[in-house]
Amino acid sequence: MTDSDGTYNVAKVESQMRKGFLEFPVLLIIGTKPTYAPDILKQLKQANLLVVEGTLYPLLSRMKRSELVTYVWEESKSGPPRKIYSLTKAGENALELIETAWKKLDTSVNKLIKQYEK
Amino acid sequence: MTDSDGTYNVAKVESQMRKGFLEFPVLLIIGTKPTYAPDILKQLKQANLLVVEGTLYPLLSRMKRSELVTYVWEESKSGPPRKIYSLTKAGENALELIETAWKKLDTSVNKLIKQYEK
DNA sequence: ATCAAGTACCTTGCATTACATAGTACTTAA
DNA sequence: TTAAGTACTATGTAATGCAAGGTACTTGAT
Repeated sequence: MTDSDGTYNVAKVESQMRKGFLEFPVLLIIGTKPTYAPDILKQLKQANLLVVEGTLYPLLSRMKRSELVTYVWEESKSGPPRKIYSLTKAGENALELIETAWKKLDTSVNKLIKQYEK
Repeated sequence: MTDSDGTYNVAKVESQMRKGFLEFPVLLIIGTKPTYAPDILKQLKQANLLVVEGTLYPLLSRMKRSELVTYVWEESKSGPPRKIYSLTKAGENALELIETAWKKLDTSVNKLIKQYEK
């Protein structure tokens, strides 16, 4: 969702909204409370968004690379250390934009549904 | 959204919902009233879903191939003939499934948004 | 000590999708 | 007959979701 220079491209947000949509709920989850991959998977599952490791880890890497999120290592008592992800300032801004795009999309689609049901 | 044998794969619906999302509004538009590509583009634009020819035509071809839609040729008074698309029975069934998946997704995402905003 | 099981993170290759771009073909009007 | 408008099609690229397989750390049972 970012250009090669790292800037956030607003025009791409709506395009992506119709394609890779997953970034949005992941940003929401991380934004609500910093956490690590397996917990994000759990929360997505609770939200009926079934995602697998092979999808989430590359997504987190991409978001780290484009500086929407960052992480700190945290020791665990039941296994290897964890990467605790949190939103950057840029991530918060991006989330605002995506949320706006989502609401617009939501309204538009629900309008089309009503038309269809008539 | 269909398997190689042409059957509709329910499991894939939710996956696609997070990826190629566009099929849904296009099915809604065609389902509301049979029409042709340039008009579909107009309706999508009115619904704030900016799509270009290069996206829509291949999508229509895919949906024709998987028998969600069909078309009849219709003469035009202002140019070449038009392919008027309409839903098949399978298309109507698929649309029901997709609509259900959409409503579920809609609810889930809006719940995540509320969590984030707290 | 050693080994199995659980946990956490990462990588590769594939199918699918959206898009930009360019092209073909029909119709009408200058 | 030529140009402009309309409608449909084809090709190549980047991005995404996913299956599958792999590495590495920790704990607990043998």
